[in-house]
Amino acid sequence: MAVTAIIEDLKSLDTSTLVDKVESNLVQLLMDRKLKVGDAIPKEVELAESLGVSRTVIREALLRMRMMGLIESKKKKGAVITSPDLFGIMSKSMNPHILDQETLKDIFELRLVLEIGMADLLFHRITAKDIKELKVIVSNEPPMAKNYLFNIEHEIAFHGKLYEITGNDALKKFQRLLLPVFDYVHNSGLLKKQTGTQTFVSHKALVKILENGTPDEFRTGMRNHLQNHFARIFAK
Amino acid sequence: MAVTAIIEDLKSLDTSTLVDKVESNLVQLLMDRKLKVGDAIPKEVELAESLGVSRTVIREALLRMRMMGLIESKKKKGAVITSPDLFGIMSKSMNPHILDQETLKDIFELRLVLEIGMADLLFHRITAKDIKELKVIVSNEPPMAKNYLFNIEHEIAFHGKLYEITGNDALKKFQRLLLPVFDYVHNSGLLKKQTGTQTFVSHKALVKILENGTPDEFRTGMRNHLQNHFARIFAK
DNA sequence: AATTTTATTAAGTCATACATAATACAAATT
DNA sequence: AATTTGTATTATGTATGACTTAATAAAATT
Repeated sequence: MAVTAIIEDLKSLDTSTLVDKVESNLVQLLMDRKLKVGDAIPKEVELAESLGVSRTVIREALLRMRMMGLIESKKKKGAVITSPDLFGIMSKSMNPHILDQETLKDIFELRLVLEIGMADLLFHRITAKDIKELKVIVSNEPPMAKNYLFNIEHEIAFHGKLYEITGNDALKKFQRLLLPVFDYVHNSGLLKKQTGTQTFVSHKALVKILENGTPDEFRTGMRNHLQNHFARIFAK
Repeated sequence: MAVTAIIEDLKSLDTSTLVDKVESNLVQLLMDRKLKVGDAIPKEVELAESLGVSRTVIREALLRMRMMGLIESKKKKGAVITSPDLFGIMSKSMNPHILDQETLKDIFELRLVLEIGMADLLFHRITAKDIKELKVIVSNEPPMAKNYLFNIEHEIAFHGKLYEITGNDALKKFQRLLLPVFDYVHNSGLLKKQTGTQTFVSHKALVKILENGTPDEFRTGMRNHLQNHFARIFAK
């Protein structure tokens, strides 16, 4: 056996810490037992005994699971299974000041991708009431809304409403997460400054498409509406 | 003051635990000091002393930060700042067997949104080499690939390559996360069964669009390609 | 100079004790 | 009898000190 191979073997042996093992054991256990939301899990001391480790380790493993949203622990009551909130977890580290530039740019792009791609969901789920609300939103916008910076509130109101219409909760939460990062990137020096400030397809036009148009038209319209952002992304 | 108001006031007092405070203190500290990736943070005992809490609390706070990907701790060296991997965190709880049905469906939809919305990124970043690779991938596909189930590998190869072409790392990671869930939902009873198995726009056609077409054409094509999935979503 | 051994350091693990908060149940008040 | 109040219990939260382990640095050996 070659030396490198031996080294590889050793490396793959077990680099994981005790807590790692306990954690995956516990997760596995919950899944095996098909525990449902609300079900209680054994107490810390019981787990410590049955797994033969200290309560410290158990607590650390449980803490991780708590962070992942798998469990929720209350004094006296112990811990109960919960349904993890995927994006709630993410929100903890979704901090523009902490993320690196590449990720920040990626997230900027991600928003554009989502808003163009959500067309079909919008058309399938939009109601007359939604359209009415959208019209109210755009009617409150100042005319000639050329400068993004001065209209953040309107941007948020309009685009946020779109996410709401999709009826996709994960998407909504994702947006709320991405929003601050998007704004941060927009206002930071990470992207080239906008050259022109022409407006393209307006919010009003998008509403019109939603009312009378097709998903394809909406995608094209939204792509156009976001042109300034795309220009900044693709500027070299 | 009404009784209910008093109660509300009391509730908002401070339900956060000691670890919560220490955690936010630490995160704030890192941001204030503008620490960069690779910089070391004080040792556990030092932190415990300077904040006037036990090492237990410090460890728990640090553990959380480690889970969020903010720091990485090594024996002897202490902990160093790292750039958080947004989706790495999520992956822990991205388990189809644990997530609730609504979230699962939402994620199913999310994939469709992404793949339609990513058109512009694709067109801007695709290279001749990429197109060549895509052609290889589709040439390996069996003709008349009508049944999704028998062609998962090809689906993954093709669509995975698309994500790669976007050059958006966050998007790529997100996809890798969503993929198992998507498959799970597809094969589960969560959605109505497909009625027809007609194929619409094929992989081959999509490649052609990527080579000679426009983003708009690609979006329309991809929407059509995913028609079977959409049909299942919208089936009542 | 290069390698091996040793010492040191900081995180990982353990055990124990006490604090705190939520619950259940008994007791007291009306 | 019904509701409130007090009390005991219980499980998590916090604190402390000791020990283990692994990575690094320093010293010793070749």
